Amino acid sequence: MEDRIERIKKQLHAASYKLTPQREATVRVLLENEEDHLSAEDVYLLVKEKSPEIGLATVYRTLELLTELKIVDKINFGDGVSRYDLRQEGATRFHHHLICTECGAVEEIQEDLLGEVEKQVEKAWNFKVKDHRLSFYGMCHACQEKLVQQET
Amino acid sequence: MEDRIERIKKQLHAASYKLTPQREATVRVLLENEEDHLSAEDVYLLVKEKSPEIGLATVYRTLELLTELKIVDKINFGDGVSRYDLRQEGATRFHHHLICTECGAVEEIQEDLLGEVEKQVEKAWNFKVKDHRLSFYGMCHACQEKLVQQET
DNA sequence: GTAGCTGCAAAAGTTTTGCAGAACC
DNA sequence: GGTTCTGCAAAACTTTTGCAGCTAC
Repeated sequence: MEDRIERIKKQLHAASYKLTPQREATVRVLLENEEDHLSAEDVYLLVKEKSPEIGLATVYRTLELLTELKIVDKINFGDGVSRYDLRQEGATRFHHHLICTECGAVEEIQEDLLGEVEKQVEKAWNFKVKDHRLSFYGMCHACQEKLVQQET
Repeated sequence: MEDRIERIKKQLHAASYKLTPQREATVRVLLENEEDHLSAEDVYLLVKEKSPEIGLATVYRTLELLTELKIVDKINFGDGVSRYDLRQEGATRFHHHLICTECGAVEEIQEDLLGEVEKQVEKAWNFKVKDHRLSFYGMCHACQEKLVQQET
């Protein structure tokens, strides 16, 4: 935890930004909720619990900054709000999501599934791939089970 | 063109909706601009050229309806607006995008690149895949060329 | 006549911006 | 002192909703 903060601090400094208390509080919330996909509002409310004086605009500005530095990824599940996700340490590629259209659960996949596909795209379309986003929509294991039970 | 309208009309009827003049005008704009990724506002302005009396809310309602019937896909490139894309005739899966981060160009890939990957996901995560979204970010051929020229 | 659809205007919700003041070298 | 950053409030945008009226069988 502390070492990850330290590393993020260095990344900010390298780009001539400071890790202010507000920014640190925001980053801590992201680290503590790494499993979730928080919206700006979510982050704001969580940061407020520990730093009640923070403003929503600051959270937005911080998240924008972190996105720019590729410390977080800004993602969109189509529900009208942007969500923010910490990148895995050292990850150069975006991770993937399994989104259950029944219950709304979102599972993350860190494995890189697209190595081969990327090569194919680079070759066939002459496109230099730098990043990718992949989401699968369907039914998670739990909802499949539920369905089977209903049918009996 | 006319036959595609006709088919969409049938799809609407099958779900007990009508192809009203406003809806038809909206669908025509989508067909005429199939290459682009129009936002609701874009569609509205284009529809207005031929049907000036149409309201923005109607366009939104029509696009929502078409999305629900899977005639169009609602997509998001992270620029704050939703965009709408006609599905290929008979396509059951979402197509893919190559997004150039230099010039903003968006190219479509209709090929299904993910057959194998999907099987892998279904097996390893016990997740029944129904649809997927894949976008690659990077540099298009034209921008790569431009870069090479600058360097010389 | 009733059910579905539309246009307008207002509302809702998210995100950005302007600005004066605070913090930090 | 100058630069960066913050909090507040207002503004800007996109999208949704309420409602009265229209359309089409």
